[in-house]
Amino acid sequence: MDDLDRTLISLYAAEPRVGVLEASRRLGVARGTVQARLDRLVSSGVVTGWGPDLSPEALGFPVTAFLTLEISQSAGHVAVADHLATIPEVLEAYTITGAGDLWCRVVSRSNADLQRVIDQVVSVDGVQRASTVMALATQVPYRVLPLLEATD
Amino acid sequence: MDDLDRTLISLYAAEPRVGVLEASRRLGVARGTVQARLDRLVSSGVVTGWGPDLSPEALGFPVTAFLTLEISQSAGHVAVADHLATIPEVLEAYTITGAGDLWCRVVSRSNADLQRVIDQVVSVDGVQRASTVMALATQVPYRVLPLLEATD
DNA sequence: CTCTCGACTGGACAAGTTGCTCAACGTGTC
DNA sequence: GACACGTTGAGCAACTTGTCCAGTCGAGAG
Repeated sequence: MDDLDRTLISLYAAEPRVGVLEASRRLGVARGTVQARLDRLVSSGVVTGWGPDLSPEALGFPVTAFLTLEISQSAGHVAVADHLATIPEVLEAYTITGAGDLWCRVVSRSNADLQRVIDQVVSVDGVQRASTVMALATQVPYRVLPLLEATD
Repeated sequence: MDDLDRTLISLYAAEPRVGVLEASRRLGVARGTVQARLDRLVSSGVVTGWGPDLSPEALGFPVTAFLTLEISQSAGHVAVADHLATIPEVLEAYTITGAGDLWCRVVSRSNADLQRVIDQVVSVDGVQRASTVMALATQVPYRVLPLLEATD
């Protein structure tokens, strides 16, 4: 990761659909260099994809909630997570330290619909209890770019 | 959102760098149709961007933690969030219901480095207390695609 | 029933871009 | 000095993009 890599990523973050040739013009380097850097960023795992970013809100799921689950000792975390993965409204899940055992982000169509989603999560084998916290407003939307500046 | 939109998004999610012409061939529709659908998906807000997805891990920030903050009544949530936004390691933040007032996701270079990040967060004016939960392992990586199937 | 509208098709065109290859040039390492 | 490595700038055929247009089709309005 040098300055060129950082500038390149920033450029693509700002204008994702620029081509390699256009990027090389903007950065003042040869086209082959941009191509090589891009390839390297992808194969080194820094850039994991170029997929379209979807808005759950625009898809009709405006409610976000965070669930902290307690898992019964007999059930494996992985087995529970595999079941959670089959629920579309579960957007991500992590095992965690502290009071709970598993943390997950869910979305729903409405406050009322959230009940249905929570019921689905709680009905997963091994889930003993769920404590729910609702997200009210987004203060800092998900971002990674500032980390670039902190990279050396 | 009809079947064509869903298929189109799935295609781009699977192979983000396919061109419009190639996409139209795969879906068996005219090029103009793909172009029009894509434009509509973007302007309707379903697709919010095409940016490169960066891995905090690969950038040197392998540790993820979730902080629940209590904010003093005199401080506005928004003012606190504005300060949080200046800390690169704060990847997202929401106001929430329940015991805490603000929830945020942070990353750090190591367990030891997490202390530095937490100190930075707690030193923000108005933050009274932070309770920290560390993410141990990713069970379900962030995803939105399954929601597509649940869309009608 | 007929008209109109919007969405889709398939074709065309010039201009631009991609993937690929090549020889040549610095720079830092052994 | 010799070597590897990343970079440069150039060239080429094949392909894609943006932008037109005329024609088709189905749904809803009158």
